[in-house]
Amino acid sequence: MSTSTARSPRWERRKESRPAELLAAALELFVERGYAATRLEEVAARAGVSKGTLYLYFGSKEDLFKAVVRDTIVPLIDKLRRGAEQSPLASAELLRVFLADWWEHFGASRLGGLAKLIVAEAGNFPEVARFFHDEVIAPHSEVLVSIIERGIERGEFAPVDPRVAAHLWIAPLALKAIWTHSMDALSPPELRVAPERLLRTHIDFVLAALRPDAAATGARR
Amino acid sequence: MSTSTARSPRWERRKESRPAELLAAALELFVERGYAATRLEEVAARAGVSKGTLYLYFGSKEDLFKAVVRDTIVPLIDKLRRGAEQSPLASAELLRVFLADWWEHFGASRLGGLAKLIVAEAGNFPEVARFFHDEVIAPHSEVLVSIIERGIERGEFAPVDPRVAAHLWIAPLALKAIWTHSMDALSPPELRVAPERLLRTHIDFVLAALRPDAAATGARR
Amino acid sequence: MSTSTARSPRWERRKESRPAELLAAALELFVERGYAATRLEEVAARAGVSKGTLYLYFGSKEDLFKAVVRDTIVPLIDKLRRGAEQSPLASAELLRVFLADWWEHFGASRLGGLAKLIVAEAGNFPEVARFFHDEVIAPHSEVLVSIIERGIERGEFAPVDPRVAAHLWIAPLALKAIWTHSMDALSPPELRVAPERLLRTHIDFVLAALRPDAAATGARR
Amino acid sequence: MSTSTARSPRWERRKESRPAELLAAALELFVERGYAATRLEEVAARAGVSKGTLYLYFGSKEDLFKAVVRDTIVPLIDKLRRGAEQSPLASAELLRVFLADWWEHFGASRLGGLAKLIVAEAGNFPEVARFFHDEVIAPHSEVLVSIIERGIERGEFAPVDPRVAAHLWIAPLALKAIWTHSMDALSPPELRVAPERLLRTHIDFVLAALRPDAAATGARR
DNA sequence: GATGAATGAGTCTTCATTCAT
DNA sequence: TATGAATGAAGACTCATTCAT
Repeated sequence: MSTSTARSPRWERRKESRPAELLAAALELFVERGYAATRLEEVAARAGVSKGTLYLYFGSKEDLFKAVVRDTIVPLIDKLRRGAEQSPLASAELLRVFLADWWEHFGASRLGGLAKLIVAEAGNFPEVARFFHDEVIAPHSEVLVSIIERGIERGEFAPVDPRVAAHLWIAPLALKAIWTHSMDALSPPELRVAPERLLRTHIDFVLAALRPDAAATGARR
Repeated sequence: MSTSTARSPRWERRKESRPAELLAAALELFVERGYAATRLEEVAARAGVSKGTLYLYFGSKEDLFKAVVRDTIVPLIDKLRRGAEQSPLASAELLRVFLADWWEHFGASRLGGLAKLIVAEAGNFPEVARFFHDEVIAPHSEVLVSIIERGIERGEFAPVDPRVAAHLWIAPLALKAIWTHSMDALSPPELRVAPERLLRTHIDFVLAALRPDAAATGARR
Repeated sequence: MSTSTARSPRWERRKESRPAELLAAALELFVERGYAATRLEEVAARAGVSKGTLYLYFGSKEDLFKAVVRDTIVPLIDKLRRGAEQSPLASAELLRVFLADWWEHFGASRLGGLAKLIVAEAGNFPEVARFFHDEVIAPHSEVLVSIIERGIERGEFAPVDPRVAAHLWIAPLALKAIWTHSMDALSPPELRVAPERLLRTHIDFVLAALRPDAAATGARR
Repeated sequence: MSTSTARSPRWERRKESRPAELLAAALELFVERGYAATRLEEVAARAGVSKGTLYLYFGSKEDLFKAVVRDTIVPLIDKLRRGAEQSPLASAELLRVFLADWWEHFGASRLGGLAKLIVAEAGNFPEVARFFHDEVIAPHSEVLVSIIERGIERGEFAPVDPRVAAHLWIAPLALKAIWTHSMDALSPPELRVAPERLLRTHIDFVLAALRPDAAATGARR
């Protein structure tokens, strides 16, 4: 009843961090359970607030979902833009760096979980899937394609179809990233292929396949 | 009292075909929307029956889901068992056939949709995911590993780590299969990489990477 | 396909007995589980026919319920009418016989279960309850009241209020009958009061209470 | 935009009183209609809340049912424990008080309805019936038996079988209590036996039957 | 007549969303 | 702002009833 100004703070957290905490909790749960099976009450609880508070920051479950996607993707887009543009490196080295970076920033990050989530919900949320496609997949693909094209133009790479090759080069990493958030939990850890090893071997194969003297004739355009 | 003696019957008795029709409808919807977002009434409607009829054949939504998984997987398992065992072919040819077969029977079939579904629901249905893992993924992986091992032993392939290579060789096809049932709907058809082309190029790369004289030194074991 | 007249009978039971078998099965289940919790499919199964057949004989679940009540009650009504009318016996003896008969024909029969059923469903089926009241309870009460009145008139019984006494004299037997079909299943048999003993003791008490010289002053009218 | 600033609130926050209101509504309806025929929406409506609110306080229909039973019984158990222990009264007086109290606190209270309900649902909810048996019936029976035993030991009562007598002494009141909640609604009020009169007469009869000089020889043990 | 496959109205239950406090 | 009690639309599931065979 006292209106004393010296009462101890009832809420510890700073309100500015609320949305971020909610988004983090929501990302975890959406990835773990899928969109429909995630209950907002649980998101709120994991973020340490009440159900009603969530609605102060996000208008609906769908809003929250989209915010999670945007929030997770956007910084990665920025990272992408800055990386690997005009580089003095040899194309082979550029490609090696691209794949290693991709794994570090995307595969090994929470983006793998997000990818699984979006793949699963693409039918129910086409706009979200399109956003992901336009903002993440397409730009990545373009960078990769342009590296391959540059290498071919300079005679550093064998003449392959860049778009096909781009899919082939990224697929093992992308699948591994998705897998980590679903099926991998079912294999005992000692049987799983270690990502670093997969990455290293994959890069070697890719560069071997692209060597200008490689005889992979069917891949020539 | 009757206004017509030739009215069409309100329904037909088709005990034999009902389960298959329901399973087909359910597979479509589960793949399209995911487990939670699929309404049983809609499954029934798509199969041309009423809600109650579905319950004559499947005890619950979860039962239906598991039946769909089992029903889709089992014939493929049989197909798998029969394929690619003791073959007189050269290992390179064997591998080429394996990948082409895999795409034909698995990637291009409804299994792609099922894989997406299971990847998405692994967290909610660990038993189903395990079933898929044990009955589909593991056997496939073993066959592929054994082909690679055979090739290495005979000196037909370069000495790579077979389990790592197996992941690398199957990933582009698996991801394409999953993709077909989610993100692909978002790209205009003319921009999508045609599966046949992807397959052909991929096989060429794989065989190039495995050539005993290939210089992919990092992949040696 | 052959229309031979010598084929073995597909249905063993005679159709005339079907309704009785259905009623018997229904009585058992209604008593055991109550009206709502009894499924018609189970009634049919217990009677050895299919669900559809039940509807050849009874138009609805409610119809079946009412038929069960009527069918169980009616023969007892007839028995009642014939019993204990003009008898040369002493009133005490008449009362003793009435109570013993009541227990034998009503309490110890399936009527106890029916009573429990009707008591339970009186709110949902007032017509059924009224039927039971008018055809069973009221006539019994009247007979009992008339015996008591006769005894009082002849100076064989102390002057009690016959309607109150009738309730008191029948209640222990009626409750025991109801109890047998519900709570009794929960006590170990050796702890239950044996009905015969209860009956004997009760009759003794009743007759003692009615002895003209009894000093139960409060019961005088 | 607002057409009025004084519209009444759509609902109130009454966390404290909700459960009790819901239990009261549920007791009424369960007694009136039985377990299965009671719809939760109607319980909620009678308590002045919506269907969903009920689930904030009770996890399921069965939970609600058990809570109703527990809630109705528990205070009566406490009342029972306090009553009729070591009393300086003569045994006849003790018994008179016990029966009068029983009627006042149990027969005339909502316990009559509960007893009907439990008798009806004993087959479907054996645990509930056992709870009722152990917590209500058995303790009452014991108190009554012990009063009768005390009376016999002191020579105040004729030597009867206490367990049989206990059933006989309580049955008319118990049946009247059950009846009040089912069949009684069918008799015109002027024909029903008034409970007070029944009680008074019954007590007189009981005490007469127990008088040491009573000649109810058959009841001797 | 007999069967049991098919139907769909009726209920329980969940959970996103609102709003009094 | 923050809370969490209250709401009610939506969906799984049951079972009395119908009707093609």
